[in-house]
Amino acid sequence: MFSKACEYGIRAAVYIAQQSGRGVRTGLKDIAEAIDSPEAFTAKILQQLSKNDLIQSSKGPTGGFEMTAHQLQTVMLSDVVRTIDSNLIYTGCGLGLANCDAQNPCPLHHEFMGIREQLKTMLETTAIRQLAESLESGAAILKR
Amino acid sequence: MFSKACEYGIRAAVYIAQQSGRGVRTGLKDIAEAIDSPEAFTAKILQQLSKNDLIQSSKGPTGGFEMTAHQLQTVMLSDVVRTIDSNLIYTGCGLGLANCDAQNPCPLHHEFMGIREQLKTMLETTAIRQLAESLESGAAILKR
DNA sequence: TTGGTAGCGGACAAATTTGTCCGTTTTCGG
DNA sequence: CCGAAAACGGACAAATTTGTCCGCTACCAA
Ligand code: FES
Ligand code: FES
Repeated sequence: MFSKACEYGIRAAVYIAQQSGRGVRTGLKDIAEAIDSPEAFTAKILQQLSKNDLIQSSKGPTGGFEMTAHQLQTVMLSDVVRTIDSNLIYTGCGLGLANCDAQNPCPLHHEFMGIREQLKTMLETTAIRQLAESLESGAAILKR
Repeated sequence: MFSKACEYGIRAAVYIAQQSGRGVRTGLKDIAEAIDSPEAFTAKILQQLSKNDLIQSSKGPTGGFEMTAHQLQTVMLSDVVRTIDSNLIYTGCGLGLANCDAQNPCPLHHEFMGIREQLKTMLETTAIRQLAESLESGAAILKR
């Protein structure tokens, strides 16, 4: 469904959101450990999220990653996915044709559209913060 | 969503089904041209479909690929997807955790399950033949 | 001021997926 | 029977994704 990079990105964002909710700034090492991801690779992904203003980063001792109150309020799952995987998931043709065109559809177009639309809606209406809350409450986990 | 190999596999299967519906056996070159895919790569994929009895192949002059009446009746989209991509699409965790476990879910588990279930149902209830019919009637295309 | 800490950024390496080549085998038509 | 046609199968090559390394830069605290 998503690329490995995107999966790490979502997990990392959720963890950062959880920690930020507690007022805690967290570092790369912590994050990689918490979400069970390769540290250096995760760093690259966090850079992307940071450059797109989905998270905040600071250097130096006591540095690390966090989400501002504003980011916690506004950053949606779709923002993370779009930043890392591009939004091709819901714009491209499911059968790999050059582009998806309802006027000239592939045989699966209609069947796909419904599901894709739902996926899109889900991503666009789910805030990272919501996911972080289910972590905080113990209802969900980020590694096993 | 699907791998390139799987996309080619579906497109090829649909084309073969359409031709078989007309009683025509079609060869690799025709297929690759009809679905706009790399010929040698498509050959590999057709071998997989053939070995799993989703399509029929025959060698020699006048050889090629076709689907039997029985295959036209029974082969579902899910069979093609499972053969090429494995059925991990609807068994794995959307966030990349080692496995999907409702008792110990990732934060996206509930949101995912609904969509994934629908995708699964769609794949399992759509026959390749149905897709071929929409091709035959001109309602859909396989390349652009 | 200075030393250490932590993210940044670019180059590199491994793994996987995608795609190609070519000799072999099977089969058909003449 | 013979030659050509077509799929088969294994080895190879290119591209993309995933993952690592390391020097650089910014920052904080003592
Ligand atoms: S044309 Fe293939 S999904 Fe729309
Ligand atoms: S645990 Fe992640 S999708 Fe079920």
